[in-house]
This record gives sequence, structure tokens and C-alpha cells, in this order.
Amino acid sequence: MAAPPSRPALRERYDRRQQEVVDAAAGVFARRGYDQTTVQELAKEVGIAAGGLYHYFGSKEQLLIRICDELMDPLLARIEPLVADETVDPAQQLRAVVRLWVEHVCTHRDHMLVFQQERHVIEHGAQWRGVRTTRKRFERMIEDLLGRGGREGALRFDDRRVALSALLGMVNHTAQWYRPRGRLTPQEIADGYVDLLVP
Amino acid sequence: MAAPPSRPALRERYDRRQQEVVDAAAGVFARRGYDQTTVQELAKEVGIAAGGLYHYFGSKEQLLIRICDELMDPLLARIEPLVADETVDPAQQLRAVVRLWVEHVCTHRDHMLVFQQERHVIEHGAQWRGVRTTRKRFERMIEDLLGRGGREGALRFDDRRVALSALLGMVNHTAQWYRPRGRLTPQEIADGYVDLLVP
DNA sequence: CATAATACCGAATGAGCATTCGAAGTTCGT
DNA sequence: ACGAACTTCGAATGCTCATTCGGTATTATG
Repeated sequence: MAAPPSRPALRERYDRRQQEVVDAAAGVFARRGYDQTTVQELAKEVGIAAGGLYHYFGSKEQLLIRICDELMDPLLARIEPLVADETVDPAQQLRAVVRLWVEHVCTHRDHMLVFQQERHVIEHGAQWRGVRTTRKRFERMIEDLLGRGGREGALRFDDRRVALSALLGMVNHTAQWYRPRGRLTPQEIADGYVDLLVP
Repeated sequence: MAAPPSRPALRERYDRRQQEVVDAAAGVFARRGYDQTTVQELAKEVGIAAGGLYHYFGSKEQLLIRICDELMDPLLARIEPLVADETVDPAQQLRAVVRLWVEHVCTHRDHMLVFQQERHVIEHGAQWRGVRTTRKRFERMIEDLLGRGGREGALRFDDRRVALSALLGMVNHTAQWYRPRGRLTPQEIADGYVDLLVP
């Protein structure tokens, strides 16, 4: 992998192209699977020769890591401020969070599918610590929010752990059936989920 | 792949060993991923040489198909009779179904994890039609049950499609966190899910 | 025990694949 | 328009891995 260009004008083009690679990769990986996708296939998708990809990424796996970071980091960043204020009604807060979350999943379907399919490598690989801790922080945030809602009686569930897993399961699963031009908007879907949890 | 033994006495031993292979494969595939697992690794897990596996399976992919069949077929077979009687209260019926379903997922954690991780090949591969239609039949059954419950006011949700996906998401996600000696039994988990859907 | 059926071994095969790298093409700043 | 910085090419490299197969060990049966 080459270093990114130092001149700022070129840096912009470089970043754009790199982003194209990530997006194409997310698409192909989601469709054919990470391991089944050859670098050649991916390169053709981008419209580049195989070797050219290594100008933007050091390895196929780094590209995969990038896809996961691109999914989790902005999500965490957008949701963290939403749950920071502990004086707001937890039910309202949860609705806001889930709306944002579902929205994010729907606009990053491919990223999400890849993230789910590659669970095994994420959970065990050494260079995946970053992704793992981000995901843990995210889940912790949701769990805290649920806990607050449970204590205040603003939410209906018996066990916080079950509620958390239910929520994680349903929201993340959305990536597998949501269609951009489908009957339901991300917000409607999100509200459907939240309505299961509020009395 | 050799034909299974014709003599019945040997057939039993053959079947047992084949089952050992499937179970070992489910475990390794769930941990390391299907593509990342070499048949050498898998063979060592079974305590056999690599070539020996081909006595029981024609290819690595057939083994994967077998894992998925072993997950879906018995599940469908056990749930079909439960939903057949349309005079029973849908809420009770749903509880029975989800209990069985969660139980099945928990006793087939590895199978389920593999099934999820290999979504892409299942959805696109030619020899996967069988698995795909079984899954569709299963989802259709659940959807019908939810529909009945919605019409009769026995369940609380606005949109049947959202409820279905929520349920699929949460139950299947269970495989990713359930631990046999954990605090919660499969039945408690199942009831937690169902309680979100009944008034 | 003899012999046929079954189970397994393990080295060889051959294809596929990620990655490298020197050269050639392209774009930018001056 | 020229050199430097940057981008891409594409063939070569070297490795990994699924699968094959002829031979050997093990087991059942008469």
C-alpha cells in the first residue's frame, strides 16, 4: 500500500476512490461472501486491475476491517449524544435511538450483512479488537438505556438481557429484508420495533 | 464418496460416524468460518485423515448443505403440527412455537451460526434451492400464525411484516449469546420474546 | 480362518488465489 | 510544457487447499 498523497488536492481524489473501493467491496462481499470474492472480481467491479487495489489497501482483510469500522464508528458517534442526557424519558430516548439505528442499518445494508457474515473472524481475529470493543460499547449503551427504562417503568419487559438481545436481533436482522423502495420506511420499521417495548 | 454400506449392521456404524463428522464440522465452521476451515483441520477434529472424510461426504459443500438441512428440516417437522389446528388461541400457539423454536436454536447453536454466516451462498447457490424453500415454508408458517393472532386481537403489533421480522431476528440471534449453563433457560428466553408480542 | 466388504491413510495433483513489483500512463503544480 | 507526484497495469510468484486414488488396515460373515 502506498502512503496517501500529501498534496491536499490529490488527497481528496484519493479518498474518493478509496471510498469507491470500500463501497464496491461491501456490495460484492455481501453478495458473494468475503472469502468467495477474489480480489480480481472486486477489482473488476471497481474498474481497476487487481494490483491497483493495493494502492488503496494493504490487504483484503484491512478492507474488511474498514467496512466494519465504517459501519460501527459513525453509528456509535451519532447515538452516544442521544443517550447522554439521563433526564429525558427513556421511552422517547429509545425511540430516537432505534430510529437512527434502523436508518443507519438501512443505508448500510451491505456493510451490515458483511458484518454479520464475518462474525467469526471479528470475534477471534487479533486485529479485530477495535471493532469488538466498539460493538461492546454500543451494546452497553443500549443495555443501559433499557435498564433505565425498565427501572422507571417506561418500558415493558421482564429481563433486560432478553430485551437487549431481542432488540439487537431484530434491528440487525433488518438488513436482510429491507428494500429501499419497499412498503415500509426505516422510521416505520423502527417504530414497529419500539412499540413492542413500550407499554 | 463411497456408497453407504449395504449390510445393516455396518450401516449403523457408518451413520454414527457420519453424524460425528457433521457435528464436528458445525463446530469448526461456526468458530473459524466455512471457507477459513481447511478439510485438514476438520479431519483432525474428527480424528481422521483428510482423505478419509470423502468416505462420508462427496464434497465440503455437501457437508455444509447437510448442516443446514439438519437445522431446518426437524424444526419445520416439529412446528408444523403445532400450528395446524386453527381453533387454538394464537397467543398460546405462538408461545408453544417459540418455545420449541428457541429450544431448537439453543441445542443447534453451531448449526444456526453456520446457517447465518453462510447466508450468501444459501441465497444464491444452485444446489441450495431445497434449503431456501424449507426456510420460506417455515417463515410462511410463522407469518400465518402472526396474521391470525393479529386479526383476532390476540397479539399486539401494527404491521405483520415487521412483527415477523422482529421475531425471526430475535430468535435466530439467540444463537449468538445463549450459553448452556447461563442464567436463562431456553424457555425463559422464549417467554421473554413472546411477552413482547402478547398484550 | 478365509475372504469379501468396509474404513481409512497420506502423498500427489492441479487449480485458484492474494500479493508483489517494475514499468507505463496520467495528472498536477509551476 | 516539464518534472515530480501519483495512479494503474499486468504478468510473475509462491503458497494454500480441495480432491483423488492406489494401497493398507480393520471388521464382519460363513
